[in-house]
Amino acid sequence: MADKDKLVPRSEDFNEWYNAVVLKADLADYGPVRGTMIVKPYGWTLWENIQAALDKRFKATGVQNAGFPMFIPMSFLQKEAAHVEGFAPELAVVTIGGGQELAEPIVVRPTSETMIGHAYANWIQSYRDLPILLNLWNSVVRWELRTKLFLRTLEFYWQEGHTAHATAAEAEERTRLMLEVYADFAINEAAVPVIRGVKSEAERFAGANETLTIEAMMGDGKALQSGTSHNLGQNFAKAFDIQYLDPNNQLQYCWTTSWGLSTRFIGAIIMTHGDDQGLILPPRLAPYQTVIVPIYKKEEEKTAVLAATARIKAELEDAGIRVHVDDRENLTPGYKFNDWELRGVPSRIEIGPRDVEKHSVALARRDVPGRDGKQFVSQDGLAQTVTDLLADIQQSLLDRATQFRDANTHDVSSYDDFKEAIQSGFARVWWAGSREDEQRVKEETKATIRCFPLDQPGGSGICFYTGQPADKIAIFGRAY
RNA sequence: CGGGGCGUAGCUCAGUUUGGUAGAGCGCUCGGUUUGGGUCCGAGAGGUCGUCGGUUCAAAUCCGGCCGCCCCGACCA
Repeated sequence: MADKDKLVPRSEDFNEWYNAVVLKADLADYGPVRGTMIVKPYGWTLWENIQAALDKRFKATGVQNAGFPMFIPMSFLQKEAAHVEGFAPELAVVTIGGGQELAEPIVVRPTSETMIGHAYANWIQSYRDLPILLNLWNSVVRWELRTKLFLRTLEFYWQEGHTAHATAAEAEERTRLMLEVYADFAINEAAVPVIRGVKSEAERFAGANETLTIEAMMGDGKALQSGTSHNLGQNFAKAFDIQYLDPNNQLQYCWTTSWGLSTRFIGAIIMTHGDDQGLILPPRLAPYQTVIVPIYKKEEEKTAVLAATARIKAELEDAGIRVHVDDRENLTPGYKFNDWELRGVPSRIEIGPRDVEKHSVALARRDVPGRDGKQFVSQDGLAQTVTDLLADIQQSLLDRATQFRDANTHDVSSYDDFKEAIQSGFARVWWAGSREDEQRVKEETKATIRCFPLDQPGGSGICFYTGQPADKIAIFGRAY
């Protein structure tokens, strides 16, 4: 193997490794406009599997999908003060349409709260119209200064849920429920362990009363906000006049929520599970759960091997396993092994003449790279063997990532220990600081409050930064 | 927008110092060979050297303007 064919090892240069993996694993490519991304079929299939897992969960809570325009009147953005302030710097604005200067500039949606607010104001008259539970699968545009494939691009794909409720309690319940949906998805589908928490004032969504987040730790110890759920209170209801008559014939403002998870999550999967060999995809989301590499020399071997391959492929597919046969003629098996390991396929089946003879296959697991992860198993009951293996890999990935996160999360009480902790991971601390204090910590250490975990230990302690009595724990980290 | 680096074949880059017919490896096409951890041999296709202008008999190479990309900061799902 020539060195130049190799991937930059993750352990050597995490940043370079990430860029190379995205491109070489065939997930995505750069678009022609700076900061834009082309999602290739392999990456899009992964996204489709993410969509399916989320969509099923959304609908189970009563949510329906809808489509909303990507063009928003500029005036809508300006109706909610905090919202416009938050998004103004990163808006893409259309000023010409059909060759004519437009009377009012049109904004390409950076998110749809305002458009939703406009529609809900029209749709809602009575408490009988509530709640409204909608979700949009779309893309949004934010003119970011510094971009990175999947993690931050000018345009990205996501879902944005928008609900309207009669009471504050209901909106709060929905905000928490959707956070729980995200956490369940992340942990059980993507094998990405996440911390559920509340964002600090500084990190809160522009226009929200409260932003909930799931935070994950990447393989380099940095944090990635992987999904968010906002309680918007009555801010947008008041800005857009979303009102209803309650049973007592009193006019009331609605309480709204919004929640989103984007293709950024693909970045989370890459950076949580990947290794020096490349990508490792969680079996439940992987486009291909197993790839079959047929091996043969002579023509009669080829016939027998391909016959066995076709039979095994059919058996696995019948068992609901997503199978791909790599029958490319011009490449050696060794090349294919490396190729599929780079692309993160969770398991691999090799079928050669010896296997045909012994009614066996070589079965490799991606989470244990190289020959070590390979075993010879019988073709009898292979679908079950593979199903069990995939479940085992799914669990192992979650266990490994959880252990890594916990091993790199440190309870600290002094600023010196804090600075040390955030070099390699998260610092868990008592916090009583102000927004300005958080800003100073950021300037001094590059670490920010990722969240105040919902799961608080209780009791009280001394703030590591201000020395004041504190009643809550915060997770600090350097973030993407 | 500040600091740094770079634009030469699909990709990674050499060639620029000292101006003189456009190069290598990988990839791609064709033929053969090989195939249980990145086969080997041969033949071939492929480039207005980012762009505009200047100097010169002659510019990838020297000079100037512009454009673009990457990395580091400020901003962010």
